[in-house]
Amino acid sequence: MRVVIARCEAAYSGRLNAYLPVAVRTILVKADGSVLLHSDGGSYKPLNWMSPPCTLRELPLDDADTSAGISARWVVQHDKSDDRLEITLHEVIADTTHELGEDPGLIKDGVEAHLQELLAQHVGMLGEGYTLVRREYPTAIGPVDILARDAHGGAVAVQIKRRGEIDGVEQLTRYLELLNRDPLLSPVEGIFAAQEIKPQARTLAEDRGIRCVVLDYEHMRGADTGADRLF
Amino acid sequence: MRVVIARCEAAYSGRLNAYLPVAVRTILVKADGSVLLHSDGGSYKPLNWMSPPCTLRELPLDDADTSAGISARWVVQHDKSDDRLEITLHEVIADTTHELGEDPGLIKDGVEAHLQELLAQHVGMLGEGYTLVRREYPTAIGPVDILARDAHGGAVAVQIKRRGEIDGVEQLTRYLELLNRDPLLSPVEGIFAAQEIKPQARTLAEDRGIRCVVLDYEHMRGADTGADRLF
DNA sequence: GTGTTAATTTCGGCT
DNA sequence: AGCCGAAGTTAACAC
Repeated sequence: MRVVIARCEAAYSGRLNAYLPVAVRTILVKADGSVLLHSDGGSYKPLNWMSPPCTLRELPLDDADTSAGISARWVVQHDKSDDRLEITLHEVIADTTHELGEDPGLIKDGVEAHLQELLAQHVGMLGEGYTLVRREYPTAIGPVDILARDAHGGAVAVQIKRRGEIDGVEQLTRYLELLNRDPLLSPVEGIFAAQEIKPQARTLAEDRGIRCVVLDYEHMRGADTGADRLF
Repeated sequence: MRVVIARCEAAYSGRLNAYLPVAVRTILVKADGSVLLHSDGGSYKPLNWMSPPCTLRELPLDDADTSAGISARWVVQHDKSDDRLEITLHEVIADTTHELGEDPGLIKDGVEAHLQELLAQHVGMLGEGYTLVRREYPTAIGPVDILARDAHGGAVAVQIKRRGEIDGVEQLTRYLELLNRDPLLSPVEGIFAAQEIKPQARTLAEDRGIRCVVLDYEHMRGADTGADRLF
């Protein structure tokens, strides 16, 4: 990882055109050639960047450049597209390189996959006598998170979200439309289950006869066997 | 901006729990207190981070820490939630700080707003005799990108996307359903316009009687007056 | 490889 | 301040 602090400007062209006026910024050049330009604020997103696979090339400076006080010109070209990032370094304040090595990567707990796993284990939370048919039940347009049967044997399709928004309701609606064409399943009840359900999503769901269930992750986790916890 | 190269581990708890085993990483501490842990690969997204507003606190080390060779413990606590990032520094390889100052920020060109502006100017590209009613035509569930009239005075609702995918078709479908309830407008033709339309989106759109139009940004830009170019 | 969905999404615009 | 939609989204996973 090369870390450069420099007064610089940058121009990106590719999926759009974007320009970054002169200012002092932190530039990270990763081992894979990718480049990140960070300001001293904002969030984790860089002001501008080039994703791998890409190649950094340093351009030769002409007389006009040197008399303008430009210390370097970089062109970072994406290897598989026309995306290109041009960085003009006006003043290099620091320039250091360190060997970082491979990273073991992040271990996560509490994402949608876990919600699905836990709800599949405790499908009774959706209603008395509910039983699991299967997770990731396949349809022509993709898998439904959970297919279950209610106490009377009626089919139930469950869409799980961490945060329930309108597109999740649309997604479930498409699945229900398809599943209801299957005479072996129809009629299929729809359940929209999430840790948090936005009012607009709830309104749309209930308007379409879809039941909304708010999931309590900590409670569900407490109810499980504790055998398959990550850490 | 403080840049630390260190062998470290980290644990995040908040919207989920995540753990990062010991490795050498680049740590950026921004002026607003936010923290980014970057590995020497991947993309612009850090392995782990804390977004502003947040506060970095350095914990005192006990005897066990020092004998384990730990050189520092950081706790980055979000100011408005329970989100917390704990970083254990095992070995600090470099630690430098530079003043960056305010950043003028990025200037963009070629996003959806520009497509909408250009298409509104050249609504005839959609069909012979088409005229603009207005951009951002309001409905109960949000504004339609463009409302126009065809040569015979029939209403036309246009949804614009940079990349046309299935959710854009869903969005337009919702608008059409609403607009068609208005006797002054009904029947309303739907047009899905994008620089690129994914096959699945095209299939869904055409199945619903929505016409697909592929936009050529450079061509549209060439056809405009050239007066309102950004750079 | 293509397509679909999730994300500690972030970011901007508007109400 | 909250809600909604876009993003150079990126990343993981299934087919």
